[in-house]
Amino acid sequence: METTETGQVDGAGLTPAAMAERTGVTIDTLRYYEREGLLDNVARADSGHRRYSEDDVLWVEVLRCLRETGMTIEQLRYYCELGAQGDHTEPERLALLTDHRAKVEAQIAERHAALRLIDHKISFYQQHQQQHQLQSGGDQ
Amino acid sequence: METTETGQVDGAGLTPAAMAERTGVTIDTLRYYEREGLLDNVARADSGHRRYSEDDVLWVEVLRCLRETGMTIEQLRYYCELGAQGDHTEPERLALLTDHRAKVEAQIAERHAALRLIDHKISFYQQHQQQHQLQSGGDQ
DNA sequence: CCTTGACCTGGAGTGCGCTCCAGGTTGTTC
DNA sequence: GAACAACCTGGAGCGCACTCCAGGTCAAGG
Repeated sequence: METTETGQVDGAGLTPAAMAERTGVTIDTLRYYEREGLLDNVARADSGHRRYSEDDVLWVEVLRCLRETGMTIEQLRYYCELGAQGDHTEPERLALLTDHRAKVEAQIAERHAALRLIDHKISFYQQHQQQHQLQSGGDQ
Repeated sequence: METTETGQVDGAGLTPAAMAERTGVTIDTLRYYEREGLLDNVARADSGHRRYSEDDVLWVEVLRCLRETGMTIEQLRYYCELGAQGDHTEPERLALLTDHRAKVEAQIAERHAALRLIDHKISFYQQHQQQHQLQSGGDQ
């Protein structure tokens, strides 16, 4: 069997290593997500080794994005369960996302506030530094 | 001795409970920060009970802001140690803050990207919902 | 056939940032 | 002076999200 440099095997999917590289999520974490029900129906080669599809890549990118913005594993699992239950859960999934969206907006606001505070402190230090330079002869 | 509703005792400072309320940081966490060297020289009443000053309030607000934007306890401790070492560490503290500032900017960018992705999924669900309404007779 | 390396599983371990607890002291109130 | 709440200390415990490990399988290369 042939394995290309991109980790694609007979066009059947990405090897775990390739998947990790593509998504920036470690192999261990990918397995962990699968165990936790965040990543279902991952294909397998005859050997039993995982073969990730392009859809898996997209989905893991969604997971990463939601995780990085503070959604917990438990919430993600719930979201996945809803998806598995069929189309009739779409309103609830929409609500979940809308809710999370608000949280991300709040995080952005919080971080803007943090920037203001940090900038305040930074300019304080910068002023001090200038004064030092003046005192020690800034004319050289 | 008299303790006002605001937790101020003879103008000597805030009680732990009042401090917790003011800053939104629990009493346990305040003590934890103190143990970790993030909060030094907290005044004490004769009884041995802590009495937080207004400066403490301001400092804890800085701590909270930096923690919420992902600075670790260890980094904060280092920042505090620099402060304790005197004015000559100001350039390093400035560098630390500048560094953290960049991280916060990156977090904001990351979250804007997350918003785009979330909005994408949200509008997908909204379209589905509309289609459902049309099918089930949206004319009533 | 043997080695090598990527992968498999179930389960244990880790690091962080709190959070809680036991046992004791203080000080106000009735 | 008894009860009660708020506080003290040192240290243990917890929840989360990974991360690592032992012991085994599989497939390619020499």
